[in-house]
Amino acid sequence: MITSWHNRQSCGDITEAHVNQSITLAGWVDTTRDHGQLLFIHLRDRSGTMQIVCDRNQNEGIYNQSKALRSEFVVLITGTVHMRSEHTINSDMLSGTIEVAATTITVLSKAKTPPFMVSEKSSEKMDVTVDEDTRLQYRFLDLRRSPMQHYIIGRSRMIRSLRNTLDAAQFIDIETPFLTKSTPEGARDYLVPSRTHKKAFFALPQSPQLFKQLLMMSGFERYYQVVRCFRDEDLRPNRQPEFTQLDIEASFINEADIRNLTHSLLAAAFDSNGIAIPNAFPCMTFDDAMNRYGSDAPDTRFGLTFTDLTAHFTPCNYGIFTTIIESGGVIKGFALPQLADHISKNALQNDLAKTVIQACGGKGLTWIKVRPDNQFESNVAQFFTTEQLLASRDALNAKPGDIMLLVADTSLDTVNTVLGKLRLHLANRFNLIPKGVFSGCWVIDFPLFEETDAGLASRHHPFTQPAEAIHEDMSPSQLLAIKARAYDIVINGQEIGGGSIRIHDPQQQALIFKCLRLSDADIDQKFGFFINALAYGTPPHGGLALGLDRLASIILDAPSIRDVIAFPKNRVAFCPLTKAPSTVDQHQLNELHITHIDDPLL
RNA sequence: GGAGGCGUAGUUCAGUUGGUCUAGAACGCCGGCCUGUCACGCCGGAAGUCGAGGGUUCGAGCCCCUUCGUCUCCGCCA
Repeated sequence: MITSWHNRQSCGDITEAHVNQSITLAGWVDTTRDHGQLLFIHLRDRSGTMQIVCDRNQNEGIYNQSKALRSEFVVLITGTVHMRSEHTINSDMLSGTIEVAATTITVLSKAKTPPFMVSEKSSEKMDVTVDEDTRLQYRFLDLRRSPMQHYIIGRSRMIRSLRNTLDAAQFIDIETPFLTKSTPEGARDYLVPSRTHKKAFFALPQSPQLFKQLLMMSGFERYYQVVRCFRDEDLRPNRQPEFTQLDIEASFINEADIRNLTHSLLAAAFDSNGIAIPNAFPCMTFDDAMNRYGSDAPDTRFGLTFTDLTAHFTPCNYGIFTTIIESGGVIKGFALPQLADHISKNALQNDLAKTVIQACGGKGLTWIKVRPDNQFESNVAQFFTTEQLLASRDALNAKPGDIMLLVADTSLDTVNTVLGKLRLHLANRFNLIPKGVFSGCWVIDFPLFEETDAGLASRHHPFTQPAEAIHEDMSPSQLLAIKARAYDIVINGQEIGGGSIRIHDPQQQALIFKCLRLSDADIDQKFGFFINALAYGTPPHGGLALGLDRLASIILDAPSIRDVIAFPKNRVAFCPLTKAPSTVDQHQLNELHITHIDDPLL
């Protein structure tokens, strides 16, 4: 048996320049087409596909051998490269002008019939998508498909470009522990029981936050790591329980330095897959993002930004507005351009104003169609004066054919978030989001704290430096008004990274913990090692982490972040391939001093 | 944790008011024929615990209950 593949060439490298040469190819049988006396094979490897011809008149033995080939067999083929005759050229194939007349075929591996077709002709041309759980169960076959190879290889290229950029800027790649200490803030930890320390647990890191700050204290000045992070929370289409971050920290820097570095990284990442991005992304304050887009991750690929109309309706004859204004509420809205003739009164009244707005978290929606000649059409137009309608129209910059959509509520936050969800809903529904566009922005001036059921909490994390002075005796509402030296980078409405300038002064750090109502005992138990380290000479420092799964899915235009992860978990954080997580042997539990509680009520 | 959708052949799906359903189609698979295909074509064939369990009924793929799996949205995600 001939198994000499050391001189093999790749399908994608064979061109018309190889005509009349004898070559050796190795790969998977993509398809075969048997014409009786003539059989075609599409041979696929990582680089592409090549048509192999087995002609009974030329080589009867090869033809007979080829009849036994089946999809996904692994074969070694030698043959001679030929030009195809003019009428047999396949313009859909990169190698469509040439083909290889086989002289030997060696089957290196047979294959069972796959549960779904690996060949490209399956999914793309037949418009059939296989259930994702089946794809994940047979991920090794799914990854053989050319779109998936494109995603995984593109991700590799992207990460290499990021590493090259950081290496060139003297950043040092340092690994940090996966088995580490559970920190109570933030997401739920994945826990790992310790065998050697009874009743004690490691936690998998939600991010290497404290370690990268410790590395700054150690004097490495510039650190990076492509690192897996773990959060035990419910999944979303763009969320995985384990995900990859480009984690960065540097000393003696400020926000502008971080933004410049990040931008050069993003430029390199997009460029690695052939996309040019603008020279810089604009900054938007958190307040602006909420007031104009209703989200802290504004999708800036399209307009529909909000304007406050409260003043225009003070006073008015519309009871709902009057009540809301009198209790200190606001009325805001935006103009939906040129859809007045495409959305019926019925759709506005029953679908948008009832169903959709409720799904967005709102109580109601006021719609006013703008007609030519200063005419307005609405179920509530009669409550407003012409002056009010004209002023609203001008404030929203609405044109004839537009629909003005207004939301009123006693809470500004509610109005903003409801409008924000409505904005995204309408943009998706009416295809208002341009394709192939990458629009990014920095969101800055975040609040340092936020209010939760359990009281005040850090919005970013408790190591974030306040942008202004904090005093111990400040009230919660005063503290909520304090801004943080934190920043997020948002692309196409997805938060793909964020970071902050950190606290390097132990006193300030202690003050933050105090504001968060952490007891000294709590602080010592949870962060004692870190507080201790802060006191030994900490340089001013800050950093950022980029979500590489999201970034790759944006750059590669993948339908889901799961498509740019080789072996992702499904929606319920289960791996259909390995069947993880799974139960373990009793003796393993015994070693770990773990007992199951069967009764869920216990 | 809450709400909703889906579960029928290897895959993607159809299956009407509960009664020719002895459950179909397409692709795939198996066999046969075919010398220029590339979604090859033609002929034939195999392939199903209708997710599971229970109930209603003379009769259940279809209705009801339970349960499992999965997807979507919300909560959650410093």
